[in-house]
Amino acid sequence: MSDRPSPRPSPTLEDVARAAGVSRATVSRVINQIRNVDPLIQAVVRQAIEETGYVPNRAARSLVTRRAGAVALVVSGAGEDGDSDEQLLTDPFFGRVATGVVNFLRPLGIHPVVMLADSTDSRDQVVADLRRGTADGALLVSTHSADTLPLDLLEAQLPTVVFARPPGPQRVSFVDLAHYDGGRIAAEHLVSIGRRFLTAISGPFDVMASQERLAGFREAAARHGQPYVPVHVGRFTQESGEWGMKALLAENPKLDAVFAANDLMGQGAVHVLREHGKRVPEDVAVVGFDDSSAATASRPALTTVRQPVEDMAAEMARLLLDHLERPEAGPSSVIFEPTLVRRQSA
Amino acid sequence: MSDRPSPRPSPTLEDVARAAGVSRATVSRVINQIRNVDPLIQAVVRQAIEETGYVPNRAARSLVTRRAGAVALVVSGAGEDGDSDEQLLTDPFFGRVATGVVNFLRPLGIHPVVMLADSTDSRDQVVADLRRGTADGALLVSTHSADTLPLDLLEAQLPTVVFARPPGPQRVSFVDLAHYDGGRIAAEHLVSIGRRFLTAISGPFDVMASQERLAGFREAAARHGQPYVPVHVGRFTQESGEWGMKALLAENPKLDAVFAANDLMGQGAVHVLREHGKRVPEDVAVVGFDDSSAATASRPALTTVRQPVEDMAAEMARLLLDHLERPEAGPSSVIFEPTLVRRQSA
DNA sequence: ATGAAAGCGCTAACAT
DNA sequence: ATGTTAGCGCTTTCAT
Repeated sequence: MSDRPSPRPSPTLEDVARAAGVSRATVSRVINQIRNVDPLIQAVVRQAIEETGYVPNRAARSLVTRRAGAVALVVSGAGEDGDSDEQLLTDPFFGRVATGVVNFLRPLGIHPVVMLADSTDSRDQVVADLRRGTADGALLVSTHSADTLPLDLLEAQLPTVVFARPPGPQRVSFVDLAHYDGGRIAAEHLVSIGRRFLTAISGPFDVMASQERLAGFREAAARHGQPYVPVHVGRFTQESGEWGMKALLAENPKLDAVFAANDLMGQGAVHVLREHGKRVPEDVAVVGFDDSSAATASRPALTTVRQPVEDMAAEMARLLLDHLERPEAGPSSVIFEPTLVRRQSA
Repeated sequence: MSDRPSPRPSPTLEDVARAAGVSRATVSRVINQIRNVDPLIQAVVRQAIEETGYVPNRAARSLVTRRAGAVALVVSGAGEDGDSDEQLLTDPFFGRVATGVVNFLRPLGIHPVVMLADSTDSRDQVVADLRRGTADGALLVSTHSADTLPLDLLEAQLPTVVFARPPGPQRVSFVDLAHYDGGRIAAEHLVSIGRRFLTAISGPFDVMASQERLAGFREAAARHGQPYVPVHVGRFTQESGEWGMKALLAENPKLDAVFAANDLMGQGAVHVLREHGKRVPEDVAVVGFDDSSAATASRPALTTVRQPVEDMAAEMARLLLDHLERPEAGPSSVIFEPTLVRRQSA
């Protein structure tokens, strides 16, 4: 007897067509901005859309266009060992990537679907999900060089752009930073402010970026008269930065400069230096890497090698969209240049 | 003459059915685990699925089931003023929410679609997107009390669960923290370690949580003999924490304790205190809020009121899924209790 | 327990 | 420039 409050079915193209006195096809045309639409009829149709409160049904459209109109943002963790990956999404790095991706994609009306791929299972899961049309392509954040996901996606014929150059000669699009240059810049800056005993806290060696940053740093140090650079390897965490700094200090009491392969470790290094009564930057200069929030949060604020992560992420999205439009085009890549951001620590 | 390398169409139910010698309906049944399936036929079908490499088409399924099989994770920013919201996704808070949501949803095979809603436009955009079936419901992170999105989604009949209690008497599901208790706990701890001159750096008052944390803090302070608590209002940033601390120090040189409404501001406060030659915690004890990465990154590490964000986020997802299964059930809510995490700063 | 068949709402030929 | 129509791949009555 009463109106049922149950969610009434939302209007379809058919409803709009009827209201406007035209055919479904015409309505579809005005919605999809296709040529050959009489301005008058167009107005009528828009009016009808307004009145009926019509919204296109995404599934129906996807079914026929074979496009999801979505992209996946896949964060790939180290992998096999049952690490709970609580860290991945909390890393300020991910936040910056997400920011860059979202800001680029939003004006286009497409949102990223976030997927985590840490274990073998979840990797398969991700591939299967993409194959069923959850997204048209993947933005893959994968730094670990042993990661098989880039290859998996390639095999599954899924358009993919990777953040960080994949190892090996894979035909995959990617964006990356000139890490080698970044290391060089850090060393040159330290030398330029008069430092003579350079040391470094590297990132793990299974991350290509770590190796390159260190290589660039060493090369520049050598060129400026310091052939041997004491190094400790950390794990990109603040705590490992502390360990590295302690070890470095114990073995090289006279060091006057340290290059940390990321800001988190740089922050840890600063803490240890201060605990040991060293003034930063007077006694020991510290240069970080990334220009993440950790750099400004630290006291003294970290001088660091900036990685334009947001821009890189946006470019990654752009490359993927390009690839979706012209699948025949081969993979492409863009390398960004790091810049030095001077603050207080060096 | 040669095989075309173009992406061959992926197999459909029809293909599997033919390979198995059964009807589409049967295949559909085994895939969807529906009763009445002869074990023998079941085996044959699974075999066929394996052989053909079949993966269900998500759009086709959604079209008929009227379910997207996805949920939106909507991050709502302050709003009108053209703030570029670079901050939202970079906030460690968002990372923790995402972690909680993703970890809960992943075993269920559903991924969150991330949407940013900062301006009026983007809010409408979000509502429109959800209406077209991009997601079945929304997990909304909205702390700003003037945010209209909770209401917008409610009006659009979209199942929603909000992180942080929405203002007013809205019939919306939500998860939240007992912020008042959190403030109380902070004050009681400071009193228990012998502090007599409590001060506070509050969060902005248009965030309900800020008001409650402060109210709880004040109430407990009053009960322990300190009826008046000097307060400065920050903006939840490290920098604003520094300003707040400077002001507090200038006006109350003898203060021996400060409660910061989040860890970022607490970290800023610590920096300022040390610059002013105050030892933390000996001269001034500092208690933060959240238990975010800022708390452990700070030196001394921050004693803080922990908010179990990951658990809260998971619960948010659970509530949403419940609601999707039983739409007739009314809104529900869960309030979490804060706990004190003792570190070095107090 | 299985099959046949009717759509879900939309786009894209093709026809006019 | 607009209308007609044939599906896209799947679930789901309804028969059997």
